[in-house]
Amino acid sequence: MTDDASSPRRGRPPRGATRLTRESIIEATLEVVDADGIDAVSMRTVARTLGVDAKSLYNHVRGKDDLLDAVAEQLLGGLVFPALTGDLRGDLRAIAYGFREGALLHPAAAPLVLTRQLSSWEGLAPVEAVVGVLLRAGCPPDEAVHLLRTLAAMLIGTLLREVSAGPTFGVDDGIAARREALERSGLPAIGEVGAHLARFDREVEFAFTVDLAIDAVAARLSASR
Amino acid sequence: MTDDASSPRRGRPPRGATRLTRESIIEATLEVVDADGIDAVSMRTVARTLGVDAKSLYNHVRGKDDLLDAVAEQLLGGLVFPALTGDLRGDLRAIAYGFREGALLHPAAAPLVLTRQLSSWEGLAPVEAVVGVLLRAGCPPDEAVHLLRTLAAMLIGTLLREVSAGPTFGVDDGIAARREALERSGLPAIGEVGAHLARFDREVEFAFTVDLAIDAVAARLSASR
DNA sequence: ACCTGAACACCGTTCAAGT
DNA sequence: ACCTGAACACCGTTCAAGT
Repeated sequence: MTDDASSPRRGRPPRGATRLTRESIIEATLEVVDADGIDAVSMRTVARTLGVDAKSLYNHVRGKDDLLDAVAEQLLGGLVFPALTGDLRGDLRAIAYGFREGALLHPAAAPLVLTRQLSSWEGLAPVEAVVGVLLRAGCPPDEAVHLLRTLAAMLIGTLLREVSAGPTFGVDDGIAARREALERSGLPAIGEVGAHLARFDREVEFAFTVDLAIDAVAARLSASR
Repeated sequence: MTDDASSPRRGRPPRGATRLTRESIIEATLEVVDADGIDAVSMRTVARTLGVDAKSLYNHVRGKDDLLDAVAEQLLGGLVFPALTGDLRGDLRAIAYGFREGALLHPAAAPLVLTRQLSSWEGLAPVEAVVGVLLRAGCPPDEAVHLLRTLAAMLIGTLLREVSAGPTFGVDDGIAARREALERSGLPAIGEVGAHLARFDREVEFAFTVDLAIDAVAARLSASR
């Protein structure tokens, strides 16, 4: 009941793929993440989807940590930012939405992009885009860096919640129940807003946060001018 | 060369502590996190610091995930928010700094508080505080919830970076080297701000982000009134 | 009620072979 | 140059005992 003698399990990968490669390993890791989440990633599961022994991966990757960094870098590198128009608000909005779109391409993998600190070149592209827009709008360099960091924190915080928000997305029944629980909490302010706290629309929340952030940046720039 | 016969390793915990308890387990977990980081937490390491077998923990905790949730909840429960004065800006600032202070009490454990979504009662206290301030300032309920979520995202994003920022804190040599690398990156905007991008002062960055956020909230409230 | 021995199905990683 | 067998020191968790 074990492998048939004609099974192609020895010596060569059974997947039609050409050869074991850093790229193919990253791709396989992304497959595992998409299918079963980040926690399901192990050297063994990744190797299994490639039809290879786990130890073979070490010929192309320094270890599991390096592999996860590589996945994050690849996703970051895939981000596309639209051409800038010179309009501060429009350009910042385009960058934010471009970042979100890229991060949500593989929602389960998003925490990798959002929380790993990569010392690589890839991470600089979004930074360059944002700082470029701010400088062109007349922002002094030190304030541009502060604004960049605040914008990044907002974007990361918002997207992290978006990809890991578990409940609040169930059936309408869940919303009603959640609302009731909140209103029964005994906390007065929460009771007053329970109806709104029980719902969560990803697009609406993202739009609100981006609008607020851009308003804040614009206000700062016109103040410092 | 194994345990001496008089070793108190059998039957009773060698630590002076009274008894194995959910609280003592949480405390021991926090010890492990503080000493060696979140990744060092395992049922075995936690049990070891208590002088107990790992399997004993299952009498008080549903599993590792439940244990980490419990740690996050305990830290959340320990947050102290100053009495509210009725001044929107002052009160929001006090809540933000109270949250930060609590989160940084155990910096290595902060990601637990910031990223785990707890369905527990503990998480509602900060929510109640923020929403209460907003409502008292005349904010309509739906906008109060949106503002709450945006503020939370900013706070979480900022604190997450603060606790996981690895480099940029080394010797001054590191700053100079980093600055040169950034200016050599070939990206024009980054080149212009490299000197500022190479430095990172936690207090200054936090203050900047909180100020910006509060300005933005105040602007929204006066607009919607 | 609480603790442990034995056991299971996993991990990441190294190193000396093999081709 | 690249892959694997054997091996090591780990994991989380269950369950049937023991007190």
